[in-house]
Amino acid sequence: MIDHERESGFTRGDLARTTGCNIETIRYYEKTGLLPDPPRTDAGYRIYSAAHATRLRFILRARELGFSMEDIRGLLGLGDGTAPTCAEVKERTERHLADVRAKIADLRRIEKVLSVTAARCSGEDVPDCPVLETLEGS
Amino acid sequence: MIDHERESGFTRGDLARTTGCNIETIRYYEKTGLLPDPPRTDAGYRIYSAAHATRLRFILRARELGFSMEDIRGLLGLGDGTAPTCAEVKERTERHLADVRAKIADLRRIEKVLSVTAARCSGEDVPDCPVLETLEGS
DNA sequence: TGTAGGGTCTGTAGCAACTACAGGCTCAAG
DNA sequence: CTTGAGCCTGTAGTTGCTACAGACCCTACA
Repeated sequence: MIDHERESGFTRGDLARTTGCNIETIRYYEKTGLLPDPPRTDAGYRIYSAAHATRLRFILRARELGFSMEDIRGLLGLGDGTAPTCAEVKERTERHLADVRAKIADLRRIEKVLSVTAARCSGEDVPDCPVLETLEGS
Repeated sequence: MIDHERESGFTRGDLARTTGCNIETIRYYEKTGLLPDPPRTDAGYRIYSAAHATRLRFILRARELGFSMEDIRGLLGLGDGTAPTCAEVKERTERHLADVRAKIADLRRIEKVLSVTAARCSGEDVPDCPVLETLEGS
């Protein structure tokens, strides 16, 4: 609360710059509970510490790997307040990995259809378009 | 408008059942312009024809292939009201294909990190969890 | 001391692409 | 004539942000 405190921490803008996170996203993570409410200056400015930066980087990295916010909540032990066991973390990771693999399989199927179809297309202004035909037929 | 008309078409529920589309989604596609506003009975019930079913199947198929609604609008010629040229369709398809390939590449990168990390994890309740370490380090 | 400019604060609305109600009609069968 | 299913509308929720508006604050420079 004392003004002095601010000097030992950084502002939301600082945190955004050092982590590469959008400044509004930080507020969003706070609102949804991923980031703890930071202390404030007398004027109401947020004061972040190195611990907040570490936590935010963890979240951003997990998001990069495609974990949902719900997953991250679990990884951070925010569900029941206790740190998750290694088994729980592994469980969650493997479930997510299975999701990722399923998505890859989906996309590969899609890629095949699209590439075959696009290749059949001359690109000329002929009446029969193989792409549209593919979409019309099941 | 006359009641007789209804017998030659089908209801929204019918259309949903025959296409496998969620009934609310049909209304959504109508609102966003992908499906044309159908005629109505005196009581206000929508009356769909085979043409609507064809159009809806086209949309659903395109969505299955990951085209955005914006793309589909283009494929259907809903932007300027004229049917798109084959070249335009090909253009759009290839752009989408590039997106799909980029997504696959992303997911493969993610898959690698996750599988390596999960494999390093014993699943036992030891203090150091490789998953969490991966997320903490950059 | 005044002011200009940046930064930060809040709440709220928007994006995609749906999905799920609530509350009220309508329709067909028994 | 009633019952239950189906349809109608508008609106709110979902995920993970992002982008305002309008107000406040803080620093630097004249």
